[in-house]
Amino acid sequence: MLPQETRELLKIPQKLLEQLFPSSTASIQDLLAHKIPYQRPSAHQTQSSAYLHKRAPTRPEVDPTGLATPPPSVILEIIEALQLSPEEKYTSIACAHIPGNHETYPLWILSYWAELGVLRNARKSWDLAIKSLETRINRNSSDVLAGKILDRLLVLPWASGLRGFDERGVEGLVNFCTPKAWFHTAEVNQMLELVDNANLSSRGIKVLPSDFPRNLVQLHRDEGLEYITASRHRHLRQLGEDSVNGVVNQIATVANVDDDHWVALVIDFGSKTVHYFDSLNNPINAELREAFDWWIDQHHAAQFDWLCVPCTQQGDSYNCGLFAANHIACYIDPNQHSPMNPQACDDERLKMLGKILDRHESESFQHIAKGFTFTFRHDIGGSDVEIVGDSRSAPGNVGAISQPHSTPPSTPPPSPKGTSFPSPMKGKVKRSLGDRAVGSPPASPVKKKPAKEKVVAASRRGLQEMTSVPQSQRVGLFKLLTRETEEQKREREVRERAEAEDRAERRVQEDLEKARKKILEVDERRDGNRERKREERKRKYTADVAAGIRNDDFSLKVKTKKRRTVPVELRDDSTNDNIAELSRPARHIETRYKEKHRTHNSGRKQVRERAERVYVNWKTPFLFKQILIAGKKTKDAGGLSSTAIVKYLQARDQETFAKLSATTVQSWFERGELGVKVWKPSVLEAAKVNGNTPGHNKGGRKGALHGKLMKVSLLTPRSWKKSSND
DNA sequence: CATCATCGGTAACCAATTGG
DNA sequence: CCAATTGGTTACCGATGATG
Repeated sequence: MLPQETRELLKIPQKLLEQLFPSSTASIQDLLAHKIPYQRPSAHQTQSSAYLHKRAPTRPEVDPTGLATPPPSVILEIIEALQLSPEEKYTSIACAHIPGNHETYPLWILSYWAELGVLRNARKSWDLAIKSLETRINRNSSDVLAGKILDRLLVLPWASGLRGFDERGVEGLVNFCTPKAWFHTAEVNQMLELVDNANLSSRGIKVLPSDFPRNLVQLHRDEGLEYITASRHRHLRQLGEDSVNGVVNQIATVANVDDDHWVALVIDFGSKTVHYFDSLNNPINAELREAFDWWIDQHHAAQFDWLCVPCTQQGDSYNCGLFAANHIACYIDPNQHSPMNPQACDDERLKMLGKILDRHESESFQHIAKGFTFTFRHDIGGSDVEIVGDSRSAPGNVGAISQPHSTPPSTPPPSPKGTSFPSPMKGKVKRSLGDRAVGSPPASPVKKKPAKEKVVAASRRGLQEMTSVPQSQRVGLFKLLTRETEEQKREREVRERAEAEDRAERRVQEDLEKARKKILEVDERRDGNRERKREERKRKYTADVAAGIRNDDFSLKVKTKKRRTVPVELRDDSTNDNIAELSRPARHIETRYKEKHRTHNSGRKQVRERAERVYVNWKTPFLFKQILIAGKKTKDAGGLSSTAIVKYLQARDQETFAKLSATTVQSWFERGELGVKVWKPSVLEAAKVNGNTPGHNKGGRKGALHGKLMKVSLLTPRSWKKSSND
């Protein structure tokens, strides 16, 4: 932590703030016109010691916009040096990057330089975008499309959120008007949001952001072990169940392949097909296919077919995101959308941008991108990172570099906010000095919350983006991070491989030893338990004989009349959390099918409601997968254990597995090699083939009382039988 | 682990309903 | 009355779960 006086010195004077930084309500045109200092590509002196001084500044009054800045890497280095030695009490800064400049300046110049990273990036990317539009117009003065877009863009506030989109700021529009810019996650999701509308959800179509396939691939890489238990996958599990129950018929999404290509996918649950659209016509990506098949397999018994759909092909290497979004749009809403013209991609990008602006300007969208927070607050004096705004989302990322979002699919829409978006800059300027300038941020409830995701402050991010240069081009301390020679590398690899083999060998031996021990231990325990139980039983029976419950040969005396009464139970049908009912979707599916294909309005009228099921169909894929995993997690030297499986499952999900009995699980086992208990192949087969539609062609419920809403069970069957024998 | 009672899905048949 | 359609009931036997 820097001493208080140094932090005071790092604060940019209040009166200069408004002059040095554009207001966030300033238009993009104003941003481009805003004066910022020249940045020297290299520095005369790169050691931080040449910059930091302990004497008073020789030029306390200075206009920093006229003073060239050092390269970002040098700025970062100075900041680090300052933070590493707080006891030094530096008071001024020199411009050692400018040859012949021997003046020293106030320390706050460093803060200003740090902030400039963000501003420079924003200006650079907008400058490119606007210039390319102007070039189009200059080349063809009748280019109405580009002209209109340019007019609309220039007046937009440069640092505000977009209405009608989640987590997007105006800066995200840059890529649409910069030809040849590759579309990132955020832009692709934004295009998908444009396609989505209320009409689609009523047709059972879900348009999901690219996070959906990304999550699936990640989950599949992790072997899906956490899928059924972790609450963070709740949405995904619900989606899977919805697809089984017919609430969701189609899922459309766009997936990233190999980090450099976008493809579109539509899962059609009706025809059990996955439609795959690739604008480069590559074969279906194997990892993506495995991940999707895996997820579908979690919920559906049948295997889905994959179909490469012939679609418009791109003639370039950077428009795949645009094509993928267009394929989705044309597939699910062909009346609203038409295929793109691959010969006029630049126009198509602008048209897309126009649609986004339409939505932003439309009255019907009230809320502003929720995660959008823009701040200039830097972090030289305080901690390394700070949390900005909503801890769940990253702040707006100025410039052409965007980070992937991590919104879970089917997140509920953000609550509407007022249309007046507070200017972050204005807010900063108006608030107290301590808030604005260097030093630890003021105590706020936001800071105290445990942050899921920490976000590097804007200034540092801006600098880091610019310092990600190849090693050969690095300057200053970065040069010291030299690479090992080829020879050293080979030696290291040989050494590491030998060590790894050693470790593997040792591990195999240890595992074997452990397994032997475990078997002995289990055997011993089992024998002990058996003996203990026998003695316990003997004690109990002896006591029973003394109490007159048993005969001398330990056999049970005939029980006196002992009726157990069970209260009459009225079934409450208002909620549908009956796991037994949920585990048998076949009836639901049949009803929906009949509703859809009804040709006559005839037939016997239904008089009573169908009774809800009582027994759970454990072989429905969703439940049976969990049981299999529980088996994997709990098995020991003796193989599977029914009680351990039930305990494991109930500990994790009491509600769902409350009715699972160890006896039932037991009946799914058979003795394999060496008497180890394993799953019966027939059970695995049945779960796989008939998971959602169990049954056989031989049965039916009996009895006139069956299905009555009021369940009458005053006596247990056994006690009834006994009492009737008496 | 064995036993027992009860539930569940479909075929097959009958009943009920509508429309021609 | 017939055709088309759908609900209701029961046989059959495997699945489920309680009990001892």
